[in-house]
Amino acid sequence: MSPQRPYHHGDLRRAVLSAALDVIAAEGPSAVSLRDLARRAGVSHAAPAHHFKDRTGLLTAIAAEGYAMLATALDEAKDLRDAGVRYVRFAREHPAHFQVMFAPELLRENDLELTTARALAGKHLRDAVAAVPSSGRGPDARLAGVAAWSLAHGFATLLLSHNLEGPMGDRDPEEVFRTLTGMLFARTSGSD
Amino acid sequence: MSPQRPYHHGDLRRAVLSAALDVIAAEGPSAVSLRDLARRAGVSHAAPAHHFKDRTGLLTAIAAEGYAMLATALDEAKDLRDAGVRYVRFAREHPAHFQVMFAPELLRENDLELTTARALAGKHLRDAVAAVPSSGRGPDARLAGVAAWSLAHGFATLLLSHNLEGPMGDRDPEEVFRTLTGMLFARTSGSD
DNA sequence: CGGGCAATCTAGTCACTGTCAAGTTCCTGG
DNA sequence: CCAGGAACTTGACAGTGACTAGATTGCCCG
Repeated sequence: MSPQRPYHHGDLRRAVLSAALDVIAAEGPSAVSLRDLARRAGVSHAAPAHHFKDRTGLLTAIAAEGYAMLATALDEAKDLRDAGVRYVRFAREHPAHFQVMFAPELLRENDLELTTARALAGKHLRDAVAAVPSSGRGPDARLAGVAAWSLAHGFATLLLSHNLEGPMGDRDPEEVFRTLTGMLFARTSGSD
Repeated sequence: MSPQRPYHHGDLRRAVLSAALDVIAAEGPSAVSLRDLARRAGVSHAAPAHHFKDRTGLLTAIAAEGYAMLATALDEAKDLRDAGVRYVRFAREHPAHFQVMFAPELLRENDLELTTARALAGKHLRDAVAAVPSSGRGPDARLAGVAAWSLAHGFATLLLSHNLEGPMGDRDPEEVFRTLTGMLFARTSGSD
């Protein structure tokens, strides 16, 4: 099929995105080159620019997509612990998205699609925090959210940068994280 | 003096490092260019390569320096909480180092200076965890370390990526972090 | 059925980058 | 005083992102 490569690629946008995700997961965001992605997709060197305008535009699109996926994942969480587990799982299953999402200097921060997706993900995260009975709306509600987010985010980040392979051995990361939340939040639920 | 720029710069290595740190703090590691650093230092475009060989070599040197500084900071910590506070403080005071330290794809991982500095920092971190009375050496000692590290690292990372400015307002980050550790570790010290 | 139009892609250019190889200047040790 | 090496310069090459003008294609509307 594809006689001898038709003039129109078909779905170049998706192809470039997916190739970019591969490269980022393997060698980090700084290794993505529009020309290289074009080569992989079998199109001319400037074709990707028509879909993303910029290198920054491409990365911004990836980040926005990531926040959208994270938002739906968090939306289905039963409680705060489940949200944390889903956060970590998301980072493991979509490492490329995760990396780009938290590299603000690579993104066009005023991009509409990005900001709305991020806001939605943030809302679902706050909802999960608010759903914890005790910390419903104390003055520390925000701080509890920061604590939970820090724990999950730090764990996910250290995981992706291969810093937990020593201490964790070959245990399942999700299980380890679940244990961690148990250790930390066990008795804090009814603190005051 | 310095007639009209002597042939030898004097301390080009330090000058390039410091310029690189400025750029990284302002625009991230992907914005550093050896040629730009050379221009800032007022030397020819290839001079920096003599001290660092590579772009990767430069970043590796920065990471190693960062781990060394972090190691001394952690070494002076009184207890685990203090170590966490120092970890966060280090990230705030040396954001450029911190970013590069945890971007493995930008570094020469087999560099001797880097690996030894990192090992030393890791040792001091484990020491701080082991110094907690209860979790001296239970089977969960490692997990406690992972929990503490995740919390501090996540907090520091979110701080540097400007994700905590909303929830924290203009409170002092170190104070907030101290509160967090109080919330989480308050009653876990004598768990079993 | 077919003209035209917009989306898509090609091809060429420019300024910039990292890296290499070969020179030049300076300092130091013998 | 003068070899030799370290610090730096100069020049060149391939690869990059961004931009432009132009070619090709599919498709809508008459």
